[in-house]
Amino acid sequence: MSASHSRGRPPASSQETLQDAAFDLFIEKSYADTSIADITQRAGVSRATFFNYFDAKSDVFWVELDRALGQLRELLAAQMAPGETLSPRSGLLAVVNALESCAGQLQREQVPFALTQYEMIGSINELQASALNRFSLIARLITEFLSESNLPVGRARAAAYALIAAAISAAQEWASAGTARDSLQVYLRDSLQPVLEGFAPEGE
Amino acid sequence: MSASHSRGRPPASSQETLQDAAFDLFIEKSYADTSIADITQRAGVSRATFFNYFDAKSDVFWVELDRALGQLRELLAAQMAPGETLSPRSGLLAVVNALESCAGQLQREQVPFALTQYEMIGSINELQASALNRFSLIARLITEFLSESNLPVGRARAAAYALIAAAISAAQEWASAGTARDSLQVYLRDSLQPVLEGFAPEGE
DNA sequence: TACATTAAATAGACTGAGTAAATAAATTGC
DNA sequence: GCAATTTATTTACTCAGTCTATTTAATGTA
Repeated sequence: MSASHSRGRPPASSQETLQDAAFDLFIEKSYADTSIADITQRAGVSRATFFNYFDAKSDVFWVELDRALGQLRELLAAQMAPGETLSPRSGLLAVVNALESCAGQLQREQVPFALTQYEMIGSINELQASALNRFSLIARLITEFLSESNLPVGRARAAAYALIAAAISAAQEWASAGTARDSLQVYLRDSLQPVLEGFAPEGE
Repeated sequence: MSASHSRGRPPASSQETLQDAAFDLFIEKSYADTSIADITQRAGVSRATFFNYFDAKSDVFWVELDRALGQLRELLAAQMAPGETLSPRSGLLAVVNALESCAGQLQREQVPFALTQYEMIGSINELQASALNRFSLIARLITEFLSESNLPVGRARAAAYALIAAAISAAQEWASAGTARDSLQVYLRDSLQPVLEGFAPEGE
């Protein structure tokens, strides 16, 4: 991930640099009043460079989530590699574990900007859309996995949405709990457990 | 709804006219290759007129859904008008009934373009975002209603997402069932019932 | 018939996101 | 020094969406 440019011109920027510049400006002005040109100017590169690091303006919000999503994908793929099929309950369990494990990545870092600023995200259409797009990706991923764990696809989809909804509300509670907060994993566990039991009760 | 222009210049277009022109073009070319200017030219009006009828290009997909959403809002508002509070189960029941009632509107008309073309919507980011935005509106509406029916807000949100997910998959099945299909309400009932029982079992 | 009012259409200019292609700059390996 | 490679820059472009000012087509009234 980091030893990839032994050869060409060294990068003059990075996702993190641009993200920092963007967040500063979003707070100084607002998301809507900050253009991509503003961001790259603050970061000391040209406008076009922005698109070397992000596909869209709204993507600066989702660096951490996208990383977690990639990890989730890997975790789930690893679980179903060998061709053996899981029972519905163990499939659900695997998803819950994978979600909690991804959340573990966040526990030591600071709370992502997206979480502390979720009012901003809730109110700006374009941002909300970019968030929802991600959740829909996650939903598709989980639905597919559960459906290969022998849940009917409709039930798999419902369970996926329910899990995501539970995870979102857990993350919101976590973020608003302030400095004295437990780790996100604790919130997640409390929040995912009922969904697990709802969709695949223990004695099944 | 129709006796509103006894006074000024009569409308030269309508949501339906523009929608028809747009859908024709989306099929001839594609969504991405069809500009708003193309649509209005086909409809015989100027580009600016488009924005008298829609806020965004993607909104042409959601005329029926937006109508249903408005109706759902009214139904739910009517249910909780009198200040009396509902039990969780009766709140869930009210939502299920409201959803089924809104679906009843669609049963005689043709299947909305959005449903027959859901592959197009799944694959184009902007469209998916506009769809998800609507579902998130619906989710907020239902969450609020359930939460006033004495469900804890986290549980209310999860239930709302689960209901919507169930409704979406029912609508997809309905659309793909072809000409010999039952009414959407039948699909919906089968699909919503388990969610209802999952989140508020009969003997509670 | 003239005139005020009103609703809608039109024209045109503008901002800013995102795309694309061609070129320049900075590095490594040979 | 030269080729290859990676990234940045420049420039031009399309199109969505906003805004404002103007015009058109109707109605009601005197």
